[in-house]
Amino acid sequence: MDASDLKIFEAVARLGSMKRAAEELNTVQSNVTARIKALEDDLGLSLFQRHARGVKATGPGQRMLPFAGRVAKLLADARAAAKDDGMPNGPLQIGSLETTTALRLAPLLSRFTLAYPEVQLVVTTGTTARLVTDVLEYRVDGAFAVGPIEHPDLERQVAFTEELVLVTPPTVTVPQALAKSGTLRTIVFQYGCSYRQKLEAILSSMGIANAKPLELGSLDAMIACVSVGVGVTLLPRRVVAHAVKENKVLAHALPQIQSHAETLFIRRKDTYTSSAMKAFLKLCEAQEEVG
Amino acid sequence: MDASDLKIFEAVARLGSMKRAAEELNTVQSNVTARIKALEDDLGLSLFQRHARGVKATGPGQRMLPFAGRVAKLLADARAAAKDDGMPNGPLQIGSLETTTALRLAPLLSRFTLAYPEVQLVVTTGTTARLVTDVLEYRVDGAFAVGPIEHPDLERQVAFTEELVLVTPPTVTVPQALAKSGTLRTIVFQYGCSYRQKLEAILSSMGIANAKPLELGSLDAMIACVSVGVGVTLLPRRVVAHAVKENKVLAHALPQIQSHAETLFIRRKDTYTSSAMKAFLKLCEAQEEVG
DNA sequence: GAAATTTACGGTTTTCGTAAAAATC
DNA sequence: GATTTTTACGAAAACCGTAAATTTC
Repeated sequence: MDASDLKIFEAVARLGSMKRAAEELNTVQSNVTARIKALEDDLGLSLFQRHARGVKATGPGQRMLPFAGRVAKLLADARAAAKDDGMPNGPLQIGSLETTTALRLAPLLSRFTLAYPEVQLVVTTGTTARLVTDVLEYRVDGAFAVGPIEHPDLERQVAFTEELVLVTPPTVTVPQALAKSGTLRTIVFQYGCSYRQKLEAILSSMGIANAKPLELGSLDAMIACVSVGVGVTLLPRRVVAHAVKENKVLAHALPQIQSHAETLFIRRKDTYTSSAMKAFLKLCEAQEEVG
Repeated sequence: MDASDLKIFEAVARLGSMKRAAEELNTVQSNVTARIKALEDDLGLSLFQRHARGVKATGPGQRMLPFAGRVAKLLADARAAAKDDGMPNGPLQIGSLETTTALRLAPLLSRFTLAYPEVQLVVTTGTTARLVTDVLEYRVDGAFAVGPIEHPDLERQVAFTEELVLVTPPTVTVPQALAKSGTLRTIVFQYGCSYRQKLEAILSSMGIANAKPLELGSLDAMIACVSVGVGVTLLPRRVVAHAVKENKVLAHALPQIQSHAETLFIRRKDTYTSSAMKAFLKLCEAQEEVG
């Protein structure tokens, strides 16, 4: 059994199909079949149940699956450690929330890329739920997400603190007026977004429970929708500051307990901390003191 | 870079020689050279400095070395996890002290092997210092060793508690007489044995500091040497009980603080716990209550 | 010159990709 | 009959072992 075997195995298990795994791995299916078969022969047990629509991991396959990502990450870490002479360099994969990226990351990234040009920084965005699994399953080295996040394998540090405000159309001058509105919608990112749950809790505490969510994929679209009266949303004050100034929307302050949101930077505890990551963490700390 | 590359790399780094690594790996040196060279080309840096007497790991090589064992262990764990259906089976590597093996392990092992015939149990003996590194570097799944052992990566549990006694020739009826003896020797296992340090501390507290150590490799030899008057040693009471009964040696009780020794079972925190290991731990707990 | 590493090279094994066959719904 | 996996097979690449060359003390 080798690391490349596990890589193929992981793709097949994740995609549930040898054909699609072959596409993702840039090879042909006969190859995938052969490698899986060889792996099964080596282990002396079957890893997949074959049906007409694809394959499904058996018990042994499911038990082996968590190791695939770890082996791949460990090999990548070995390479990184060898190349890491103390000067930050090499790849660094960071995940972030859309709002955090828009609001806080730009100055951090510009300073980082300027200071450490040898680091190939890649930032991907997603919801908190998605980012947490990305970190846990070694797809990114670390991520910004909104707490509370509790997991025994994760290390947390507060990166930024935000004041969340209730964002309404300019016609809604007092938030209490929302209770009377007939067709109120909550405008949120897709499922897994942590602001969505907060917003629902806040509205519920205001006696509003009938709001239907509208899922949008970009901040600008969300603000635009609020502006024309489609519904309300919950966002950091600084994100909507510009739209408020132009009278497109209104921002309503919330009680401290509801408005306080901490953006955490999370990492797996058991991974190698490269010089690039160390430098990034240091810059984050400095940033927190400023912002 | 692949797991097999790291395996070869690890052997070369550890042995400091491609020739000897080739012997250990059951291959020829040209092969080792080629694989190392390919690995260096792949990484784009040199892993070894070549001299006439062998090779030495460069900075990058030293940084990569710790990953080699981890990758190998993780692959072995992946295989074990796949084969582990809840019934204990497969290989289980346990390290143990010579004294613990003689004194406590026999009943534990006989019960374990009887209950779980599918487990291929391998017990190796060594000093505490050696066993700790064996566990840390993934050469054994767990080990019995004498505390105190503090390490952030290790999980400890008390397996047995022993009463240590000062073992002297039958002619020495009171331990205080030792101080007058001219050529006293301490009879100990090789360097790294935890009893050795205890014995030196005890003698020192008795005002004896000039004792020279004699290193022996077996318990029987140690007891025989004490019996004929070569020196003194420190061992669990139960180990020497038989020799005491035959008047070959005398066992002198020590103050509780000096005599109390805990045998710990240590494991790495970050490793997969197989069903076989779970069963072994359970039996250890049961054993502790008995003994 | 002795001990070790490196290079050269033929044979073997493994892996890859095309193409055809078999299985399942 | 359409989708997916499996098998067959020739080409390419990687790997292994023998033997000779090179380096370094």
